[in-house]
This record gives sequence, structure tokens and C-alpha cells, in this order.
Amino acid sequence: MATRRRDADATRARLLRAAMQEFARLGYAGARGDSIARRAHSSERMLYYYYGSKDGLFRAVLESAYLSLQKAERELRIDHLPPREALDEFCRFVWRYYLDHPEFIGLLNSENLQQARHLRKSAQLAELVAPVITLLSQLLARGVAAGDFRDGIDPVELYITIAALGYFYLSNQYTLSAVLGRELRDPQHLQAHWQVSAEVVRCYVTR
Amino acid sequence: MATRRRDADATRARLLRAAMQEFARLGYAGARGDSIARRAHSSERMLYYYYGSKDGLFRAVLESAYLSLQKAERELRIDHLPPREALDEFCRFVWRYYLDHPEFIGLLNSENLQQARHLRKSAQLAELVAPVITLLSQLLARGVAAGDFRDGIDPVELYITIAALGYFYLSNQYTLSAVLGRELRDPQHLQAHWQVSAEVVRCYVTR
Amino acid sequence: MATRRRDADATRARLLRAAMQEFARLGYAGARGDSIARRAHSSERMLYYYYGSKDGLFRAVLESAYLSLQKAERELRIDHLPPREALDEFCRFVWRYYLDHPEFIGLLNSENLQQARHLRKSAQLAELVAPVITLLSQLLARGVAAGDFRDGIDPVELYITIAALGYFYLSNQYTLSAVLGRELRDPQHLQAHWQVSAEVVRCYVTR
Amino acid sequence: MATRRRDADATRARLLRAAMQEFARLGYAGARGDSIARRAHSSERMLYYYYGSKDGLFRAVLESAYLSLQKAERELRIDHLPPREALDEFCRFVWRYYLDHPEFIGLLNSENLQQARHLRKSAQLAELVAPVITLLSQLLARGVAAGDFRDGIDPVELYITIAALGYFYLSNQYTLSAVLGRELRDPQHLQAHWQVSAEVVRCYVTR
DNA sequence: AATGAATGAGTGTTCATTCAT
DNA sequence: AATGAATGAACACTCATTCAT
Repeated sequence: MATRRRDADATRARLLRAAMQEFARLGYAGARGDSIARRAHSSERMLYYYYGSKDGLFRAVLESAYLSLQKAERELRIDHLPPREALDEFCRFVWRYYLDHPEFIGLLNSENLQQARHLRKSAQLAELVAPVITLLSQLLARGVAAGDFRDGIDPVELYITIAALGYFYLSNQYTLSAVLGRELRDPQHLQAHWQVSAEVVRCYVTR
Repeated sequence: MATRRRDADATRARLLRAAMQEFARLGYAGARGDSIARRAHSSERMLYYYYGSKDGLFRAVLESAYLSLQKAERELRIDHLPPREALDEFCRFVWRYYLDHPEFIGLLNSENLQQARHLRKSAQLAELVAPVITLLSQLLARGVAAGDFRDGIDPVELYITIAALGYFYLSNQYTLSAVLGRELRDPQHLQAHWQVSAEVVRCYVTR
Repeated sequence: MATRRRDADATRARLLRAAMQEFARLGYAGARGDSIARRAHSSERMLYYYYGSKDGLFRAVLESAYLSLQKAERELRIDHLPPREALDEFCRFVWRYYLDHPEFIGLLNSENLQQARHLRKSAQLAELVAPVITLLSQLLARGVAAGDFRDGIDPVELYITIAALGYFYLSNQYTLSAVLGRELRDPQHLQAHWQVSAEVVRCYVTR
Repeated sequence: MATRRRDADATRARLLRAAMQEFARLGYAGARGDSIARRAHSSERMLYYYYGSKDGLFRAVLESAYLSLQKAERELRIDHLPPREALDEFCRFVWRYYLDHPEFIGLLNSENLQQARHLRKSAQLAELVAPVITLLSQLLARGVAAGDFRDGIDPVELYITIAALGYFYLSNQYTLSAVLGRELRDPQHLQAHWQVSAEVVRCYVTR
């Protein structure tokens, strides 16, 4: 029983991981069931056995991706740092997360192409980012109190700004590289961009 | 004869426009030939007659989209304005362009999902954004000379920053709205974002 | 132990009943194992556990249906009635049986579409209707002896005639209603048909 | 063009004929697209090219079957015969039609299993049998006027009676043969049944 | 006695594309 | 210049059934 159980879970997990890679690389419409199954060393049949449909599989992948992000956000500790350093740390965290999770970006690209139709259906994913907004709120308040940050900054807009600077660079690196004639994925440019981003946010927030 | 020629051109144009809408909304993989043909009041056969393949059609659409952007960029006049105002005007231009051309964002999303495979094949699209980088370069130089802007800012990174703030907000509005619990497409939030973006850039560039 | 046994029997019975409904409504080919299992509040696995295969299940259903009919036929008492009344009563019995057992008609329709392949395999169903033919034989003899019925009527053909008039009306009511523009299932038409049928048989048999 | 056109029509026709055989033998649910295509020496793809869906194909088959029946009914000439002979001729016609068109019976069996869902959707098949009812109406009137037939017979019920006697015998011959222990398809029994049927109708109608 | 996990072979349908005029 | 006919390969998904405990 235990073995069976573990095998089942393992199969489920392999399918989910394979699906995440495939969806991230090819988008929802471009991904193929049999390719996912093969990649997971399972069968297309099992995919439907566990996830019911392509939509169901995509939703499961999306939920898993968001849950991972949320977990990482929860583990982020910045409240013990001085405001300026905390802000830097937060920016670094967001940037690194995108950098280390390229599938996340591919997934979101595809989901936004479809106007978030899966996300909106997922009960599990209601109020997910709230924690990170709260975190930024508190950070801003601390910074203002310390005289470091200027007043009146909207934490949601601040979050969008930070996310935009990292996400866009990575998500659009292919067309940008072609069109700007600069290989954005080269380490020195990655490094440079991260520094510029941090500086941009710093300039905006600090007085 | 001339009429026949005109009809042919009209059909080509209708197909291209229909394809742009379809590709932008559904991505390359999600778009369907017969749906494009129907939307263009033409036939799938004509599509292949004029554009050879789905890839060829997508490339044509992409080229057309970039050409439109380039045209708009060329028509942008900011060299007569004082540096600070010119920068604001540039930011406004980028933001408005994305806002007024949602298909452009859909197209780029899909193309980046595919790692720019069409763009890289298109001879026509080499050195496309160069003009806008030159423009920013000159603007930065003018601003530094006038004592308004700080020195050492990379025009490419500045362009990416400005583009990121507008593009990400619009491209990811669907997942962000779901996850932040804020309807990003509402006029007041669009307005607020544009102002924050301009302020972010201003803070970064001016000394 | 006894309880367990009873549960098992109950599950078997629920599966059989669900299968009968499903097969009758959708035919053999159209019926789905999982739908039957769900309808029986059991699992597809149990279905195979108890009945071995879809064919086995259909055969069981068919046997059950014929056994029910046979039982009803055995309980039919007409030998104490005068011949004419007995004939009427027999017609009434056949008509009512079809009317009260629509699944029986659906089942037979499907089985005949398949040229009775299940029925021919079922050992249990050999010489099943014999009793009813015997019954008619005796009735005819009595009627002839009494001077009520004409001589030389084949009991098998008489049975087919009586069955045809009821079965066809009900089994083909859907296409007939569409094509004749008369709702055959309406009570007044059902009633009228039963009277016509009885009259048709009476005219044929009596001298 | 003409050749192409003729080929297209030929392909359509081959598919339709193959489908009719397959649907009649296996029912709607049991019929397989690829089997139909193979039987028509065409491809499954062409089937969808011409008929859109399995439902569309079935509907086309059904329409074709009813149209054939209607054509045959229109060609039936009985108004020049004396009433009794005309009635006999009509019975003979119905019986022969069923006998010569076993696919018609298979098709109707399947369609009735599905409660005529295709028939009800078909605009083309509204008021189809009307002519035959009119024919019977006139015949009954003639017979009554001639003093041959009794009064008050409903032509619709008469039609159902005649149809039932032929249809049921052929449609249910498989289960009946198994259960009655008589091979109904044997020529002598077919012949006998036809005579009994005609006699049954005659007895009912004539005074 | 009972059942969750697994599966090979289809199932209806659609895909992008080419043939032949 | 333009188009109806045709197609092979794939598509998401389901079928009846068996394995292994």
C-alpha cells in the first residue's frame, strides 16, 4: 500500500514537473500531452487519470508555481534590517527569484496571453500575494519613520515597479537582445541590470 | 487589371490584420489558420497563397508591428524640449504606445515564449530600435550638459527601464489583477501607474 | 460475514439495475462503464469484479430482463376466462408489460441491432418464451372448440402480431411522432392505440 | 472542373453509402469513423470535410434514407385499383420496402434508441410521411363509399398497424428467432408472415 | 472481499499544408 | 490570379480492461 501510494505520488509529481517545463517553454497552446507524458516517463493516459484535462493540468502547474513563490516570500526575512538595506534585499530577492525560476516567467507569459483564465478559476489561488504587499507596507512605514523613505508611496505600485524591472528584462530578453543588439543574458549585462534596477528603486523610494 | 491588383492588396492587408489580432490574442500556437481566414473574409487557401506558411504569416505580422513602432518612434519630436520635459515626453510616448497597441504586447509575449525565433530569422528587422537608443543617448547628453541629469546612465538600460514599467503593467495585468486584488485596467489605476512610472524614471535620471 | 455477503449482493444488484438503465437508454455501444458505476454508487472496478466484462454485464442484464418477463408471463392467468375475454386479457397484458417496462424495449432494440449476439450465447435463455406460446396454443384451441375463433391460426404468428402492435408503437414512437406530427406518448393516443390493437387482433382471430 | 466536381460528388456519395451501412449495422454509437472511411475507400479526414461531424454524417444518412422512402411512396400507384386490392397492394409495398431496405430498419432502431435526436434537428425532414397518410385516407374513403371498408378507421393508426407488422418482424427477428426457436428469416416464414399480416389488416378494415 | 494504480488501443476531431486546375 | 478538393499527422481525450496488493 505504502509503496503503491508513493509510486502514485511520484508519478503525479513527475507529470507535474514535466508539464511545468513544457508549458513554460511552449505555452499552453503549444504544449503537447504526449510530449509531457514522455518527458515524465509515464503515459498520456496517466496524465488524464490524475489531472483530468489539459486545463486541469495547467491549473495544477500554475498553482504549484504560485505556491512555491509564496513559500519563498514567506521565508524572506527583512524586518530585522535597516529600511534601506531591507529594500535592497527585497529587490534582490525578487530579481533572484525570477532569475532562478525561468519556468515561472514562461508560465505567467502564457497565462497572461490567455487573460488569466486558469488563475481566475482557481479557488486555491485567491489572495496570494497579499503577504508580500503587507511586507512592503511595513517596510515603507519603517523607512518613513526612520526618515529614510519619502511618504505617500503606494506599496502595490512599488511592488509592480520592482517586479517589472526584473520580469520584463528576463521575459523579453529574446526580442530585446535581437532588437537592441545586446546579448541580455550575458552575465555582465545581467549583473548590470540588477544594479540599475536596485538603484532605480532606491532613488524613487529614498528622499 | 489595376483593380485586380488593388483587390489582391486589400485581401493581403485584411489577412495580415486578422492574423495580427488572432496571434496577439491567442499566441502563435493558439492561433488557427481558418479562424484568421474567416475573420479576414477570405479563405485559408489565400493565406498560404500570399504568406506561404503559418511561420511566414507570423513573421509578416511581427515585421509589420515593429515597422509601425519604428514609424511612431521616428515621428516622435523631443529635441526641441528642455531635457526634463523631453524625458517626460519620451516616457509618455512609450506608455501611450503600449496602451494604444495591445496587439503589440500580445505579439511580443508570444514571440518571447518562442525565444524570438521569428524575429531572429527576419532580415528586415535588423537594427530596428537603434534610432530610439540614439534619441535617448542625445537626450541624456543634453541633460548632463544642462546640469539636469546625472552622468553615467546607460541609454539601453534606461530604455529597458522605461519600457519595463509600461509593458509589464499591461502585459501582466491579468495575473496581477487576480493576485493583487486590484483591477489594474481601471482608468484611475492606469493613470496612477503612469504617474508613478514617470516619477520613478525622473528620480533615477535627474540629479 | 452475513452482512458482508448482503452488502456484496446489494452492490451487485445496484450495478445490474444501473446497467439496465444505461444500456436501455444508450444501447450497448453507447453505454459507459464508469457512468454505470457512478450511477450505482460503486466503482468501475467492482463492475469487472462481479461481471467480468461489458459483454458479461450486458448478458446479465438481458437475462434478468427476460427472466422478469417470463415471471410475469407465468403469473398471467387467462385459462379461467372465456376465449374472447382471455384473448383480450392477453393483449392487454403484453401492451401493459411494454408500457411499464421501457427498459425492456431499449434493451431489445440494442440487442437486435447486434443481431442477438448476447442472447445466442446465453445458455440460461434457451426456450424462454415457450410458455407463452403454449398458453396461446391452448387459448386458440379453446376458442376454436367454443366456435369463437377461426381455425388454422399459428400461435407463433399470433404472438408476433400482438407483440408487434405494442412494441413498434412504443419503440418507434420518437421517429413516428416526428414524422407523423402526432405526439404518440400522449395519454389519449396511447389509449386509442391500445383499443385499435385489441380490435385488430379480435377481428383477425374471431370468426 | 467537371472532373473535380464529379470526383467530389462521388467521394461524398461513397462516404454516405458506407456510413449508412455502418450506422445501420452497428448503430450510431457503435459505428466508427475510420471504418466508414475505409469502407468508402476514402479518408476519415474527408468525412469531416464533407459532413462536419459524426452527428452531421448520421443526419445526412437519415435524411437520405427518409428521402428514399418518400420517393418510393410517391411512386406508389394504388388509386386505380379497387379498394380491397389497393389495400393489399399498400401492405405489400410497406412489407417489401422493409424487406429490401434492411439498413432503413437498423437506422431507425438506432435513431429511436436516441429518441430521434437527429431527426428532430433536421429541418429537411419536417412533414415527411404526410403523403402516405393522405393516400391511406383517400383509400379508406373510397373503401367506405364502395361498401367494402368499415367506417371510422383512423388512417394514422392504420398506417402504424401495417408498419408495425412488417417492421417488428424484421427488426426483432434476431431475438425472436432465438426465443421462439424458429428461424424467422427463412423464406417460408417470411412468406407466411406477409400473408398473415395482409390478412390481419384485411380483417380489420373490411366489414 | 475489495480496490487504487495503471494501460494500450482507440475516438472523434482538427491541424497546417499541398494538389490540380 | 485564385480556389475547391484532398491529406497525413497530430490533437485532446476516452475506452474497456488488468495489475498488484
